[in-house]
Amino acid sequence: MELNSKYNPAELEQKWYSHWMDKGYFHSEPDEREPYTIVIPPPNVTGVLHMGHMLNNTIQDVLIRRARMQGKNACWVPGTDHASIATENKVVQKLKNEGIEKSQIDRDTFLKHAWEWREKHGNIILEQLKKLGASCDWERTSFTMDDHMYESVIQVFIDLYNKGLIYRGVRMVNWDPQALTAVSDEEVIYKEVQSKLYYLRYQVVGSDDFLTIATTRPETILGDTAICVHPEDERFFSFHGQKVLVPLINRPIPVIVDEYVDREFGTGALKITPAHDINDYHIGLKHKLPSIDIFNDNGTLSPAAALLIGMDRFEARKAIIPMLESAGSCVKIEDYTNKVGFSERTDAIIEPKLSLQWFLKMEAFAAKALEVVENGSIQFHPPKFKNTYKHWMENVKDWCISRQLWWGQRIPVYYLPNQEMVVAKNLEEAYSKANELFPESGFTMNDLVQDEDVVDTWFSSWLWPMAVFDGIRFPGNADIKYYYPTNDLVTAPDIIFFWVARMIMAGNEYAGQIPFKNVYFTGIVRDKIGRKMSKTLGNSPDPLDLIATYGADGVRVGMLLTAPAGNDLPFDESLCEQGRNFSNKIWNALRLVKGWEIDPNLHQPQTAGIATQWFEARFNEVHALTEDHFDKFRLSDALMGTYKLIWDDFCSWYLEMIKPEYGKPIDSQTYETTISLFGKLMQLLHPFMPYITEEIWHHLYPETKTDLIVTIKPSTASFNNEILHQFDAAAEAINGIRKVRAEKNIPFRDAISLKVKLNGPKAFENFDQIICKLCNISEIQYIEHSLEGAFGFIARSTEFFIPLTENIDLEAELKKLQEELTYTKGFLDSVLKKLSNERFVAGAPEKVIALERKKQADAESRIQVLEQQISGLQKQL
RNA sequence: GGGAGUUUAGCUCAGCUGGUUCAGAGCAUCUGCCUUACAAGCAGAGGGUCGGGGGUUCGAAUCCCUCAACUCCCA
Repeated sequence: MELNSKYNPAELEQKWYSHWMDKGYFHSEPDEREPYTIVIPPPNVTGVLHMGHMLNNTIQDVLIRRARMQGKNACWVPGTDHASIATENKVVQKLKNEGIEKSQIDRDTFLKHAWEWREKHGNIILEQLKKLGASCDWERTSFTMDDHMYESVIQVFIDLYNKGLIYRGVRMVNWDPQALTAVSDEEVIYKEVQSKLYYLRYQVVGSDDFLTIATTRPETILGDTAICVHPEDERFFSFHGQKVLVPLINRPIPVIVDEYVDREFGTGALKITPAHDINDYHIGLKHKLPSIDIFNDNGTLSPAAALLIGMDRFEARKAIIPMLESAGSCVKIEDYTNKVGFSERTDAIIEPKLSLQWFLKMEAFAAKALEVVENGSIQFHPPKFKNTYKHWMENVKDWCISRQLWWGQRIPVYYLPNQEMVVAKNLEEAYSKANELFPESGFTMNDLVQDEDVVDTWFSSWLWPMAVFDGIRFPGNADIKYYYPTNDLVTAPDIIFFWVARMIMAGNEYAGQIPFKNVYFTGIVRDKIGRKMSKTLGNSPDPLDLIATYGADGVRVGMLLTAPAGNDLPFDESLCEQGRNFSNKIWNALRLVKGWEIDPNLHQPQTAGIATQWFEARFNEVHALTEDHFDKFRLSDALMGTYKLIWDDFCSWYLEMIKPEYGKPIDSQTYETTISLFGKLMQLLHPFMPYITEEIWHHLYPETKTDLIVTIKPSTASFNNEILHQFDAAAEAINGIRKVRAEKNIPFRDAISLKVKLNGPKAFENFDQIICKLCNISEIQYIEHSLEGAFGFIARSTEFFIPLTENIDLEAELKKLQEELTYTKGFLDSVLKKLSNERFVAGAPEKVIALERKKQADAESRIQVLEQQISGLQKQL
């Protein structure tokens, strides 16, 4: 069999993914095994795969593949969310390009276009996930606008409404007067603009005094309902409790006091226009002020303004100044720079506007959702996010669930001609309900008008872990009973409240249970200079290009290696390169092993016997550590442990120990053991690097019909600690010898001899032959007296000598030894100082004191050896 | 303005409830090697007053106070 010296991932990845799919390994049905469930954080249908998805889904795939290999029934449910705002934008944009304005078509026509768009683009991202190797149960793919989802959402809305938890209220929205719609906070872009600050004076009622305020929007005085000053501002004490007149229209409004006012800004007096400023709105609520909305939806002044009716808001600003000036109300005008919100879509200046919205009461939900996190039923990884969560939940605000859009689940509220409303899942039910409530009214179906708005996208995704198993419509069905609560959720910390908390709330309410046991918060993927990767900045590499260059395995390793939970990940392509290099390393280890000829008549050499004993112990040691890392969700540490086990321990040490001489065959016992160890390593590595491990598995076991992905990985086992210590001592000797070789430029092919003075028990027991093999030592001799005229080093208290014909720089050797002696003496001093401190001996635990005594003994014997060598060298000088 | 978090080697991070020769890992850097698995490699080496200051303690990267810088979330 010819194996290329470079690992080539592209074809193999395609081959294995198709194979796994054909075999149906990703699909799960309830059975008698323990379930292990993850639901994907549904990516936005408008999106394409970005680095954040790569990280997030790599982690989920690692978890799910590991669970599968632990013999659990692993189920990873994929899907997408309908992202009402983003998708509606896309569709509006697409229609515009085709010359169609949204305002010219009706709701149903628009939705038809939206569905078409979704059919065409909505699954791109899921297809991309397959390239990454994601082992999702594709037969269970869900979409938040699927019929069962839609019905679940409506059912939940109605239920919460009937429980009195949903109400209608007024809220300030970001109104785009050009698009005639509200836009979300995320769609408002704040820009600095050059504007003016107008100082206007208001006459005090029944007095010749004036109160002067500063504003950037003089036209809004027509909607003023108060003037506010700081309660401790002495300048305004005399105005407390007075009324002032709004200029031009002479409406009397009160002077109120509130600590909100910034005394340094403007004149220290603030005009309050509750209908047109979010802060004013809250002050208005607090002081029970009326709101006067002076604008029409298109940004022109409404009759409520009393003046300039029908004029555009910016024309009105120009027009009102001369009026104020001639009335003597304008004191001065200053240049001023401030931040103004613009609509991302139309670039129109956003007008804060009061509107009627639907809200969900959060207080009771939040209390329960906080409890399950506080009492540890749900664990956050890393736990620091508990603080953030707690803060949120203790300061929760009611959830505004309505959106002025068409793409989404339409609010199931029907308005009646008599100003009443009914809530029902469809028009027919609403109609019969209306007639039940108002039997004499004689309404027809046409009299009922459904609310125009849809619910927030989060109002469907908060049901996700239940709804993907249809647990809202059919509680207690076989799937929901088996898979719910799910095990682990992997998501980003910025949606801890929007999504994580709300799923916990919904779970409590509709399943009576938490939705998941662990939440793993990933970091945010950033570029090298710390910016968040985003499409607009164009600083994100295309993940598919990365996969093409480094292989999916390489990219997965790259993502994971430096991404501890909750930490930002400054992405660097060299990380993927490291992953690719690792693939190649493993590949070449396979080439080595598969290149050996096996001779069944050979006996196992002593070196190989020791090597396998050692590696088995080492394997179990690292395996236990790795499992511990997994339990703590420290995936990067688990990967690094496995990486070093393979690269350092297996390739650099073990294979070098057992490697037969070039061209010579290997004994079958060592070969079989090596294949088996290699296979176990592939099992441990599979969750991280699924493709190459599967490929290698089949090279190791060419006859097997079992695929690695569905094997049960080895369980942790106890291990021989003694041999690990022996290896450490041997490795110290080997490193020392290699160092001498490197320093003296002795090529490896030149054999050298080694003499050892033990000065105590031999720590590296049966490793003599291994030392010889790895350092090309012709023979090891044990000696009683230090050897003169040889290079040497001391490991622990054992002395090693390498006799060489080359002249030795005695001065240099002496200097080295003396430096070491000084260091060791200093160290001994610090230990003795501790031990002679009565309070230390009295206060420190037994174990710590014992350790200090051991340090003392070790240092003393080492000092003795050093002193002997030094005096020996001095004699030679 | 309110809240949370971070600061340890050139970079990215470990370091659990103070106590192993505790100052670590990976990458990067430097030196020497194309040694027939692998130059996507092998073998070595250097590098940090643990953000500053103060305190508690026999003992502090670890606990407390304070200052500074940065990041995120909310308003």
